[in-house]
Amino acid sequence: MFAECKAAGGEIVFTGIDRLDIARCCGCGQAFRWKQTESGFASVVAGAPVDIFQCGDELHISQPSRPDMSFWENYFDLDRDYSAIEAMLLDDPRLGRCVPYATGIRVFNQEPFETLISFIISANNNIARISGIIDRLCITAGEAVDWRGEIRYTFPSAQAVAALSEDQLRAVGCGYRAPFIKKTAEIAAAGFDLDSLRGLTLDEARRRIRSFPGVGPKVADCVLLFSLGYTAAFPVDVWMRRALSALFLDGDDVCRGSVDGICAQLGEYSGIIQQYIFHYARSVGVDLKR
DNA sequence: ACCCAGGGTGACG
DNA sequence: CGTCACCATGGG
Repeated sequence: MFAECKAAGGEIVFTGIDRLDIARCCGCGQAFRWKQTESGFASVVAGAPVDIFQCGDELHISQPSRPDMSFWENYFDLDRDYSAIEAMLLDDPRLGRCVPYATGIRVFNQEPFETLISFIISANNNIARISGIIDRLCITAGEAVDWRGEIRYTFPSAQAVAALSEDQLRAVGCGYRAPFIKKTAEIAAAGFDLDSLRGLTLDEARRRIRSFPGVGPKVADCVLLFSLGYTAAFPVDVWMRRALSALFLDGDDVCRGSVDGICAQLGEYSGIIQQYIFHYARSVGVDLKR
C-alpha cells in the first residue's frame, strides 16, 4: 500500500509505502538480477535498464524509457496490504516469530520466462552461484543495452536461449541442467504461452507448468508465486523443510501431507507467508532446533 | 576430502 | 504411491 505516486524527469516516486525493505526484497532469493549499487539496486527488467533506491517510505525508480507506474506498482507488489498480512502472522506465535526477521519483504511479480529458467537453474544450487550463472547467461544470449554509459544485458528471449547449444549452457555454469534449460526454452519458443497459466486453479497451473523438463513441485511453485500471481503457491526447499519441521511439526520431518495441512491453515496468501518463513529460516540459520 | 545449496529425473518396489 | 542414486559446480 502506498499513498502517492508521481513521475518527473524519467523518475517515478512511490511515497507513503507501508512495509517495504527493498534491500531485503532484492536479496532474499526470489529474484537474482538486482545488483546492489552505492545508493540502491540496479537491474534490467522487461528489456530496459532500471535503477531503484529506497528512502524511508519512498521508492524511487529510474529508467530510460517512459515511466510506467502501474507496471512497477505490480512488479513490486505495492498495491497489497502487507501490514495486514504481518498483523495476521503476529496473531500466531509460531509465525509471529518470523516477522522481525522478514518485515518489509514483498513478493515481486517478475517476468514468467526469466523466472522459469532462473528457478530451473536454482535446483540443488545456492543463491550466489545461481546469480552468477544467470549473469553469464544474459551476457552470452541477452542483448546489450546502454544505460548512462554502462552496458547491461537483458534476460534472453526463449528463442535466444533455445538457440544455445548444451555446451554453451554448460559453459556458463548450468552443468547437468543444460538439457532441461534448452528443452524448456524450445517449448516456450514454440509457442507455450506462460501467461496462459494465469487464472487457473493452483493445482491445474501446477500440473501444466510441470510439463517443462527440469520443473518439479518446488520449481513449479516458485514460478507460480514469483511471476504468475499465485499467492497460495508454496515452494518447499531445504530451508522451508527445516523451518516447517521446527515451527509446525515439533521436529518431525516434513512430508507432502503435512505441507498441504499447513497451507490449508495459512490460507490464500500462504505463498507470501512462505517468504516470511523462508527468510526467517535463512536468517536464523541451520540451528532451528527446539 | 567431505558437505551443502530455493531439486528433478528415472528406475525400482 | 514412496524411496533413492545420480546429476555439475563452487564455496565452506
